[in-house]
Amino acid sequence: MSGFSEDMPFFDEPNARPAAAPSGIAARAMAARSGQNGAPDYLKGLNPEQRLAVETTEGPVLVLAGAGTGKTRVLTTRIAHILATGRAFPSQILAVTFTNKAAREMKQRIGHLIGEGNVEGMPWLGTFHSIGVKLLRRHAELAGLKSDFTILDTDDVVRLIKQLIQAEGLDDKRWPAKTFAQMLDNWKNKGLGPDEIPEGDARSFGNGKGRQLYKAYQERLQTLNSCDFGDLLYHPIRIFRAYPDVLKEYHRKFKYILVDEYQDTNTAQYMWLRLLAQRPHAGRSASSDSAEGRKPDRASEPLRGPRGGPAPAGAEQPVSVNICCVGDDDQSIYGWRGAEVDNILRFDKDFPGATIIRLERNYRSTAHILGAASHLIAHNEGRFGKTLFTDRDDPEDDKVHVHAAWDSEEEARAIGDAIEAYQRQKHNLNDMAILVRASFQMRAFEDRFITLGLNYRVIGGPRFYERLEIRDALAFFRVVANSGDDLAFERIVNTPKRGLGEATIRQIHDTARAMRVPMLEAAATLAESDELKPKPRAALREVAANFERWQKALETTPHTELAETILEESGYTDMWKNDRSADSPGRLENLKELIRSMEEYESLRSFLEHVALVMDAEQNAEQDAVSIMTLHSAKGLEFETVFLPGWEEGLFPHQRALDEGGRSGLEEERRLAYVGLTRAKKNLHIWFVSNRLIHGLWQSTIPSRFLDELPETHVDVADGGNSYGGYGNPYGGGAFASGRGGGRQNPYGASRFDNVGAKDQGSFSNTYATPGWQRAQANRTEATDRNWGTRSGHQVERIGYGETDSGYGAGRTSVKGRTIEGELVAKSVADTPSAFNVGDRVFHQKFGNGNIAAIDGNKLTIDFDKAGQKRVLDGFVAPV
DNA sequence: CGCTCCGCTGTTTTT
DNA sequence: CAGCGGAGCG
Repeated sequence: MSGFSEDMPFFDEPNARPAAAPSGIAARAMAARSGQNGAPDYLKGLNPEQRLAVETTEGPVLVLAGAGTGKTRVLTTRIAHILATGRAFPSQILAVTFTNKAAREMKQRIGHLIGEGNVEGMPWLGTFHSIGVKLLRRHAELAGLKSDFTILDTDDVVRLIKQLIQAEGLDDKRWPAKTFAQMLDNWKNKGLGPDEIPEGDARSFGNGKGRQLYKAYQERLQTLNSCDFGDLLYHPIRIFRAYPDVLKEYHRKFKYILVDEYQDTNTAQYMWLRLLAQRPHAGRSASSDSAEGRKPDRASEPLRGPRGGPAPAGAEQPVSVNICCVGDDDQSIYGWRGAEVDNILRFDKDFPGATIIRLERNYRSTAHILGAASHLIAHNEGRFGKTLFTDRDDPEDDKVHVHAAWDSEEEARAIGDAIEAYQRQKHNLNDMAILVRASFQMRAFEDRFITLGLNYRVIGGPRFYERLEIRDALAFFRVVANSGDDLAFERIVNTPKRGLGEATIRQIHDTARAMRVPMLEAAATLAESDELKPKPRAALREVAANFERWQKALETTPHTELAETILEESGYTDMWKNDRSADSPGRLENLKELIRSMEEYESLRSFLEHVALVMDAEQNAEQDAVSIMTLHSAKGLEFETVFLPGWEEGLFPHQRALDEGGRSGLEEERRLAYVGLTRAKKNLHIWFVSNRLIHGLWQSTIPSRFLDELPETHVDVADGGNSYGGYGNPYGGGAFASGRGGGRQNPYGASRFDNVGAKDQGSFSNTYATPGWQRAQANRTEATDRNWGTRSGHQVERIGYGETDSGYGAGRTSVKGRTIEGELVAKSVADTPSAFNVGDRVFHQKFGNGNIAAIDGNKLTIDFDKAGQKRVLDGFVAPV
């Protein structure tokens, strides 16, 4: 496949030193050096720490780069510096990132520094995975593959595993393929082969057949000439270990290694890096080849080879460990998918004598924002500890605002208003973002913004290449490009429907296995035999003929044209044209877009490789729009104005993180909060609500503990307009929630924004000052810590946010019928779980009075006098 | 073989 | 409440 073709010849360059540097770069370097005091232009404007990070080219270097301290700049300048000073050729630099976006940005920025042309010669700048593919294509045969192997996506993997589970005679619903796929992924993330996985893991799946399944899976991949994402790292690691000569070639090759976002590396990536960064002969010691132990093992295993000393006798060319890792332990938010913060914390032990450089001067945010973020993150243990600072000292700068809202609808409304207020002050929507913890929160904002006619953009929604129609289309292309791609073939034999059901497919499958040929070929054979009934036979014959024709056309027809033909002739386009569902026009549009995007690639094959590795399609960032995205996808971005809604216990920190991750789970949530805070340059607004609709039920919530961890000096607690006063009063004049929010007049004047923080209509202007809130804080330590985090609730199916049976109520009427609006009332609900009967008259804080219409466990359906019928948990209503 | 209905399960996401 | 997957029926 391609990706290969554009490769440069491999060991082409001499192991030469600067003098032999290509003239282009040398010339550039000369020019660059022309500044006064001898410093090249590209070094200008760097602060001393940044400059040190750039110029310390030799030996291991860890750059601890706090948020907004110019991390990418350091990385790119460092590469430019290495190139410009002739320390290495572009092809001798290995630069790894996690995302394609980061790789793209790096390429671009290096290009700006040293000229576009020079970057093209950097074939080893890319994601871990793309570099992994490259290595694997070169040495495929050492992993039992051919160099044109296919990369399977998760969808394929799950289907394949399902087949294997069934083949083992296991019940595939008792042992879901998806679960096993995740286990596999975890193992591979740790660099564990079938024989190295923990016994317990192996036993826990499929009646103890975990290991067996793993083996079967790898074998199957091999016969399919395929590999999964994990293999892209895992195979190279194996190859490096088993073939020291191969590894040695790369040692010779890569003079400088750079790693971005080091805090996100998982164990496999760590091993991969270490193998490459270690000195030549140290690659395969007995210990590193055996079943890989846990962290302590590796951590204590010293790097081999004399540091700075003479090369060991016999070693040809000593390769120094010029590895530079850049990262921020405080921004490690991917622990749940295998990232090991430990990797970064352990750096100086892994690479003795490492230079550690801290970048703490922040160029992004105001002092208030920085102060808030630093104070919050200081609550974490086990960090390197950095203190971000800024010279910025503008009394005009706003403090960080904390707002309260009655419920998520009001939260969306208020944020919408705030955005419009900023807009009136000539702020661009592009400079504003709403960062949520969980994607279900986005909906409220979308709804609101649609009614307002406010442009918004959701980042990180369903990916282009993951859509059904795109995957189908790609499956056709894959079979054409590689007739051995059985998984793709299976996906589309019967698409559009041509009466080829499970039975026929099984038969094709069996024939293929028996004949040891791809399914397509087996299908062709079957179609000519009389083993099938006429109908499937005809269908199959057509399919086979189609593919044969398309495969021939592959050599002669331009690939975009061919792609179109395939979709037409297969009937796929017609299938959607005849589909009358609402989304079919969109799907057709997507198919067109797919074809359009193919134009940039030389061939069908190179396009397919791109798709396998780069699952994202460019977003059109043209028009002015507010961004809505998760905190996770916001990492690395910055905005003038940031809104952080949903700071409530259970949502943020997320209950599940707490349940499953314990203390470290909480710390990761806190880092996530830190990431959120540090995205803001000037304006930062945090929100929490008292009531949230979760899984269709209204639940009370209490403010996030993270709010307590913000320093008062940098925070301004505003009422969100009127959350706890004014119109929010459910008893007032019946102005309370009518559900859809319609009919309520906008409580904010045109200058609503001016009112933030101002005294309000005599209610709770400062939520923190509320006696109830303070009491809640006091209680929380016991109540929360004891009750949150366990799922032992008896009556309660789901402990959502807020209280259930855990004896903790927020913002609700007290049991005695006394109401303290907006107050958090500790209570004990442990008594009588559902002491209600149909027909009972009850009171609910949000909806007022009503009658119980139905009872389902602890869920009540209530006909409210004013709010209509709602479903609520019994804990939230009191008898009248 | 394909369609419909029921029931279950609800973070975060890259490659 | 909503989206998905499995079971079961025509």
